[in-house]
Amino acid sequence: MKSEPDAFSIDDLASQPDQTTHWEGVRNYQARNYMRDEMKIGDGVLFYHSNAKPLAVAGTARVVSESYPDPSQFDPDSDYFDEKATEKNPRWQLVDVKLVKKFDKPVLRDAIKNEPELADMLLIKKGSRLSIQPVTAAEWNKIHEMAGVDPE
DNA sequence: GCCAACGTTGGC
DNA sequence: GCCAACGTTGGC
Repeated sequence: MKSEPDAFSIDDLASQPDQTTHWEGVRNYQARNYMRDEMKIGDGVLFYHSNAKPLAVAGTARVVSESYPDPSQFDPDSDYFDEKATEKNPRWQLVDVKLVKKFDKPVLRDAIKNEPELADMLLIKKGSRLSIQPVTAAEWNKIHEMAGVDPE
């Protein structure tokens, strides 16, 4: 899951109550579908800092809820308000995410690009802007190895 | 700041 | 249903 640290960083996640947040504001159907259809409680999450210095996987988190409607779509004062969404017919779903570990040494995008085993990782594919992307078990393990952290 | 890639909108 | 125009993302 990508986040711009100016908007919401891994440190922000760490400072949330119970180190848990609602992953609000996703307004892309494909990304929504991953949360709605693919993410299950207990799934691991790589927390990636986009539009940042450095660009890096900053740590890991875990999915701790089923998907449910993103409340911000109903809030006229929210940047994420969607006038076409109704309580009966919500458009946008989210999951709750809880911090697992902030990496002592973030895994830099540059390092990922230089790692042959991660050549197929969606994150570094050209034009891959999706804010929520699937990660394979091999990629998950490799990122942990590069971070010097045992995968859970 | 630039711009390529991608997604969405809306007229037809 | 097509597609041009526009807006956004996000690395560089």
